[in-house]
Amino acid sequence: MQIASWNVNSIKTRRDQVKDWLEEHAPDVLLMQELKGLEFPSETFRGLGYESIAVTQKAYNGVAILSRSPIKVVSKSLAGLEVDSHARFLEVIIKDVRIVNIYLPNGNPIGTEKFEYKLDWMDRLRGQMKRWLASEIPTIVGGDFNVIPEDIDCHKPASWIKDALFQPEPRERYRGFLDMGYVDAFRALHPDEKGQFTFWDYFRQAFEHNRGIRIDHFLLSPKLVGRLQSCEIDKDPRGLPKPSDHTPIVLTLD
DNA sequence: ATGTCGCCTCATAGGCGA
Repeated sequence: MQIASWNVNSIKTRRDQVKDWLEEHAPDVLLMQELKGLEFPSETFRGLGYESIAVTQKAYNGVAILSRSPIKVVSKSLAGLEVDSHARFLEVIIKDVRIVNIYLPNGNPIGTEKFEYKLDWMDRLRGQMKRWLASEIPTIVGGDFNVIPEDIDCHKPASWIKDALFQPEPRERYRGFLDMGYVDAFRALHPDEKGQFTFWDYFRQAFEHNRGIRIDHFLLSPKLVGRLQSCEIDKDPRGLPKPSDHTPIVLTLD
């Protein structure tokens, strides 16, 4: 079973790139983030053999899951808030695996309510992750975490020191997920590899110089770790004309 | 501070979010 995740930074703008990528790689499941609009081209993906579920809002955020196998929707919002107006969460079950697609808040700039919202969102996610561990169903939490877990996950720590993605509080919370028993699939298989990133800024030719960060992740519940075969970053789409600022990460399970 | 995208609107320029 192959599951990919890609922050597409507008599905309207990136639709053809996603279509081309699906035709070339044919994953069983694709998680997408930052759809950035109400419209979702489900017919395009149906034509490629994928059914889809999208959680959208105007202009911002938005997540979707494509799958070749039937999708059972469990929840379209993260528990813990009466009204969470952000489209950032989608929990489904596909082939007896719980698959959770997240677009975790960016949190910039630090010292604002946006940063507090990010920390609160992570605390709410932690609560859900704890509950999922107690269930029979194995769980994958994937997507854009907007967290640089360790120094090795960025080109130069000094240039991220004031960024919300690199602050101690979100990083501690991310480590908390691992302490709970979840496994960072990419890092588990590539423990010491430097320069492995999933995002590069549009400006200053960051991609050309490989000045990036690793913020798109797959976390596996303990039940799934034995099935982990590979987890790779596909840099190619980031090199295309008019790319997303993120590139896909691809997980393969037995 | 800046760079560059993509969205939106009291819209063809500027603000917001990333």
